[in-house]
Amino acid sequence: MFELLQEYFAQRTNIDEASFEHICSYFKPLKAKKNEILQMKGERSKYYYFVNKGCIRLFTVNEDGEEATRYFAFEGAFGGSLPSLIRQSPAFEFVQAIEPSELMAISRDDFFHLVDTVPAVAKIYRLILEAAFITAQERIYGFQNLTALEKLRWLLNYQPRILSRLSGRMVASFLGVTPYTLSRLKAEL
Amino acid sequence: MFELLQEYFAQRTNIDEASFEHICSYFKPLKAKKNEILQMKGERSKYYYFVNKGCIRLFTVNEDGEEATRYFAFEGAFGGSLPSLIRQSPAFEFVQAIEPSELMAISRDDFFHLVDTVPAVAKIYRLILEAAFITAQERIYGFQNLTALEKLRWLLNYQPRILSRLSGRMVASFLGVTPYTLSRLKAEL
DNA sequence: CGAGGCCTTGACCGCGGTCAATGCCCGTGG
DNA sequence: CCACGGGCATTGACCGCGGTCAAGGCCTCG
Repeated sequence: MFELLQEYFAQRTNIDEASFEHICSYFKPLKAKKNEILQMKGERSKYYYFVNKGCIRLFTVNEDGEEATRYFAFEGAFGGSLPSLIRQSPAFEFVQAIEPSELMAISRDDFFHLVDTVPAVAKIYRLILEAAFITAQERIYGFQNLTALEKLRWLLNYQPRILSRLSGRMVASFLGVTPYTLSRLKAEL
Repeated sequence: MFELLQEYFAQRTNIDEASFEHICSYFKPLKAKKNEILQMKGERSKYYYFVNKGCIRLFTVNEDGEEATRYFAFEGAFGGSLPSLIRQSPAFEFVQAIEPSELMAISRDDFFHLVDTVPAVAKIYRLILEAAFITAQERIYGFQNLTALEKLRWLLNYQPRILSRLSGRMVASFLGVTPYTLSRLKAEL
């Protein structure tokens, strides 16, 4: 149950057994069906999720109904609407399971309580923020002034798993191109 | 000299006088000319900057010589290549003063030393990371699937100061459009 | 006063979006 | 077990947004 989470902490901190079990007591297991929405846009985000199995994505929908995906969390990663969790403001994005998934949920308040009281969690949170920021920053540079083909090549270099594992629709909404264009480009790779 | 920095800390923490003076002792004043490069792409970033006067920007240059700007820091804000500072890796971006500027520089090692030893700085660092991440995330969503005109309107809402204060070239490289297109769009606002 | 940078505007064109048609895969129910 | 239907990938035809290139005017600074 907690193996992946333990690995996650072990690789990033030197946490003792007791602290880790204390942390685990705050997480609740949760199964999500394919396409199940865990968090609506506009709602205040209540939970942060750790993925044991499957995949969740963060995306928004604009007024024309187009989806824009920002992030996929696979096994062994945290996922959730961090901006909403941080600011306790209405989320600007949806959280959705895009495969049948097994998740561990921790409430917003419990998470930040742990951040404030358990040094190992404070460190994890700092690492999460640093990595999230760096990823976002790479993506801004990676997409600015790039053609659709160049973005596809970028994805092939930086996050090939997204290409190989997920549907074209998902990839397209991540790259910011239409599925039509993506299909053509994959042909000429 | 340290008024703006003091304000910065006072608004975000309840720091005592002694700690603040301790912090100040690590910052060195620095004047930068217009267009002066403070940090080259490819170099390991050594300093984090606080802007007392003027403006600095973070940008990269792709193989075709096109500039893509990610961030502008005005008076009262920190600026620097955070990813390089965090990872101690070669920077993927330039840091440049785009106005005659007065800066306070703190070395990478001193900064993280303060983060690890002074709780108020640890808190500031966490706030900086949270804000940087949220800004980056808003920008990803703000730009994905938007036309050039919509991006310009977005800038007008979220960061009007960039539009009013900086040259068209700077705005264009921030929005990821050509100065030509920007000029046309401003006409039809 | 001259030079260089920047903004603007016009003409042209190519990338990628839109729409429609087709085929494939797979889950569901008769 | 097969028939049907819905979702997704692919492909073709069309076109509009925004990039490119060239020219002209203005402002700043040496």
